[in-house]
Amino acid sequence: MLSIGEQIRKLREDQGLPLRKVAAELDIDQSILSKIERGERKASKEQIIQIARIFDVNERELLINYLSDRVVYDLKDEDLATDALKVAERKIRDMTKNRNAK
Amino acid sequence: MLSIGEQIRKLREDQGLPLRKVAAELDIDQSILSKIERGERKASKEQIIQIARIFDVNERELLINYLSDRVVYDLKDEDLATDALKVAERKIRDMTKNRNAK
DNA sequence: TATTTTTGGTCAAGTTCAGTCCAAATAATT
DNA sequence: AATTATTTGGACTGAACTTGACCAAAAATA
Repeated sequence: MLSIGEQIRKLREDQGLPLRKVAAELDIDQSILSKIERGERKASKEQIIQIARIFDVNERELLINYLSDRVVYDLKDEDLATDALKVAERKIRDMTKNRNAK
Repeated sequence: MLSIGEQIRKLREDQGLPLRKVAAELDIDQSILSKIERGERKASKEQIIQIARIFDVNERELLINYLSDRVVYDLKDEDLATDALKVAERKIRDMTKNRNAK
């Protein structure tokens, strides 16, 4: 299971493209993309969507990897992470269930 | 299932304490505590721990509610939230498993 | 009505974050 | 080996967000 940064790097290298080219398409500096790939910076949701387009991969899957990475980042130092995630799942389930009723 | 803010408010009202008193113990302004209880501001982890102490409730449970609320807040507008949470769980599981090996 | 409690808004200081720019380091090519 | 292309690291900037104090208005209570 690759992190979102690793996945982006793999996509780019599989196409043999330099940072420069992809960064240009994203309209950001190449050093930023380098940092995103190495997990030193976070991408924006819009950038993830663009990346899915550029490499013609499933946007949904890329977004799931992206969002889950953010959650993991937020909880990575908490020993209660697993419990918190389970409760969060339940809360989200309840939320979407009552989305209209609310 | 109460949000962390609702839970704090319930604890405080069950003791019949005004915001003023509890806020003083937390060393913050009463209006801040009011906002925390209504979900308009976020508490810090340290404040949650103090609150557990003040009301003599299980710190672990309060923290889980607190952390899960934060996760929910981050994902509340995403339709992929549920999928992202499942993947996040797997990532966390893998992380803690390989905590030494990494 | 007077007092206490709660809420809402504004402001300032501190922090975080995305990004640029450029130089150094590394890798690839000739 | 020398040159060229690519990648990385760091300093800096400006914008956005966060945390809190403070105070006045509103609501609840006595």
